[in-house]
Amino acid sequence: MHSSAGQAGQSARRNRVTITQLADALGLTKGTISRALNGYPDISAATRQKVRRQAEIMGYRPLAQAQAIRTGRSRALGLVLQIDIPGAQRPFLSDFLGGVTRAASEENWTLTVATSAGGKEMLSTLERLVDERKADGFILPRTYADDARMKLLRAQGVPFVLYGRVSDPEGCAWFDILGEDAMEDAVARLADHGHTRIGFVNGGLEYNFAHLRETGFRRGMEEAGLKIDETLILAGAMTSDAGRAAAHRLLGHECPPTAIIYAVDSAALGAYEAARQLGLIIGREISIISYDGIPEGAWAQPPLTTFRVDSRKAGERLAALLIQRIRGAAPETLRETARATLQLGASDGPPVMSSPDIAARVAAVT
Amino acid sequence: MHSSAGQAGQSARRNRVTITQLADALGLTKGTISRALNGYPDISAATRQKVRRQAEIMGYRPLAQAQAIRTGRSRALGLVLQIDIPGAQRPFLSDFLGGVTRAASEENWTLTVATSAGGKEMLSTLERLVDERKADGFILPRTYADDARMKLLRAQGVPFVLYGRVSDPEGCAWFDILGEDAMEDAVARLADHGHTRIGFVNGGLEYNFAHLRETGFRRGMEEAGLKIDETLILAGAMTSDAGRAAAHRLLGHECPPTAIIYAVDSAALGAYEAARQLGLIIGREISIISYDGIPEGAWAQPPLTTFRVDSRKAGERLAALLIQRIRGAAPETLRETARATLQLGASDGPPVMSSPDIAARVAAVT
DNA sequence: TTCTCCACCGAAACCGGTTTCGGCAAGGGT
DNA sequence: ACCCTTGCCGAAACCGGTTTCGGTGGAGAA
Repeated sequence: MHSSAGQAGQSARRNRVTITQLADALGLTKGTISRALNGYPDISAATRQKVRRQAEIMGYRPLAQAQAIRTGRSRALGLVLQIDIPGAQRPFLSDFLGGVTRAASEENWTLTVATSAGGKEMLSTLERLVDERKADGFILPRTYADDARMKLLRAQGVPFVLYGRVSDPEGCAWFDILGEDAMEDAVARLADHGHTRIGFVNGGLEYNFAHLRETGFRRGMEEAGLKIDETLILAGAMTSDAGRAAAHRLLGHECPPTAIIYAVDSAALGAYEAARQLGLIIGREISIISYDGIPEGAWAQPPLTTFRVDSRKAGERLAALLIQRIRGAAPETLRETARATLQLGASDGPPVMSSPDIAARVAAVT
Repeated sequence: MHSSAGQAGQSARRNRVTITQLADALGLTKGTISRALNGYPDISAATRQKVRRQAEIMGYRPLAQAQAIRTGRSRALGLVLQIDIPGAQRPFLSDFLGGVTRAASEENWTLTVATSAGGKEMLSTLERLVDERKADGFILPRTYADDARMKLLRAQGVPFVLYGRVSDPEGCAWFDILGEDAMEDAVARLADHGHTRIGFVNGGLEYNFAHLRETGFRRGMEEAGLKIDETLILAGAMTSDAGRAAAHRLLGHECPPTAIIYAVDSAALGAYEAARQLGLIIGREISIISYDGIPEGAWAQPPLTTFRVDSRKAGERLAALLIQRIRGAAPETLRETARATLQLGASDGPPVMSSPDIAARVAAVT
């Protein structure tokens, strides 16, 4: 406690310039400095200028922790990651974190990260962070329909923003990618290719995004003037295995689709295995379009046509929104969406086989 | 500043119990409470007990930020991620973070994350975190041979631990996976299969781990009594593309290897493409063993035999080590290693083609 | 010229802790 | 019986800021 770590603290402390030093240099009191820098109205413009300039020169940066014990705010964003859910957010986490921290450090904020495996642990973690004021607000990814974290934060009056929309928008700020538009565009693209029987493999219905994407799919079918066959709509596929099973089920249909839209890339990759087993060439004999833009999709054979999500931008926007929220902006004014961008692969194209052709091929193999 | 966010602060403040409240409840002064809880010798055992019990009852937790302005330490670990380097750490980041935060929160510490794209930005980010005391110490992943971050932290006297070993161990604590042992085991396994000509595709030599893995490869070859052909040793393959190119070069050799060991999974996946192009069946006609354990390897065809790294455990150990380091333990006593575990796939097996056979096949295709 | 009001800044309390200093009472030695 | 430790705790300063409260000086009004 008094050994090398103590020395570390001292040497790091050496070059910090405190508000008192600034005040002495200007011949003012630290109270005046504080008010000048924080925009109080009882400081003259001239003094304010002088203080700002000198602060710049001396490189003064207020110690967030010291401010926090009085103001309750430490300029730190909180992010609670659920690490138990299947791979969904894994590949993007790095980009996402990059975006969050970039936007945060632009305003001299930092990011505090916590993780949790279960619902219970998640809540106690959150409570501890709130209680110890380790974060002034939180970014919540992957919100459920009825989210316990939201309830807790609401009850405590702690600001938060969601990555993803939610059914009950009361007092919520969010950023989200318009997955429904992507699904709609996917249908339109396939319809342009000449497909008329299109299957849809959705993600887990416990997530809100799945409902949105299904809505988009249905809207796209309607706009293309195509009939929706409910037996060609499956759900719950978040992994490669589940995606493969879904593909087998759709292709084993008595009147199989000539194209399948997946709501989740990792599930779509399962269709590659299924197609291989059935001897169908993806991109020609069966078309696949998906959503996420995971890197594995790009070097699958053939490359997966998918709607890419810009996770970095999502992180940046969420951080910016949360900072505004913490500063007092009304949540209703802090709702943003962005579109996913189509990343062309070679997994879709005009159908070279009809639905009966495919059925015959599948029957021949099995 | 005075609106809804202010209310949030107040309502969160409501239920916090401060050291003064604890002191009043016990009829002691807050100075005594502080000394009792922090193990000062001038507090009687009886009083210490009473204080501890009452603190437990009232749920008192000291506010790290308030402690920090006097002690300089805020019970926060720092992690600076480089997000510009090619995918290497992406898939594991989630697990790694999970490990770090779990170990940290066990001691009531938290994790502050920063990212940086370039070397310059990295250093200024680090400097800011140190200056603002946002972290008491740092975890540094992916250390280079001559690391600028290490120099900065050393100069400032800030504790840190490395994920990975380093050539100049002076004053360094670390955790690392024994990649060299894995490479050695890989050679032994292939030799047991009956392979005699084994190629090695290393990662970028700017990373220290690459040198270690090459050492392991050479040691394995020696122990198996196999001759090392320097022309079968390549380096610099961190990506799928580079791995594919390396495979083409090795298989285009006048006397090609019957097995290739990769130091990095993502590079090894490139060998799959190369083998496909050359018409070689992986696992029979050419054997591949690699290192990392990325999820994509598991559902490649055939599944990749690889040495899996437990990133979660790495995170846990690093956090624990860093906390000890910050508390004053000597860095020399804080050095741990662990072994990678073999994850069986189907990408390796006894050779069914001889080296000349492979050469002929390759010649036929090209 | 004198009174009043307001703009502007100093002084001091405060936030939640840590740490130093000093004093009081009990215990030990002679 | 007296003095000197020693153990133990209270009092107060301190850390780096924020915020409240007063007080002073100059401008404008009477």
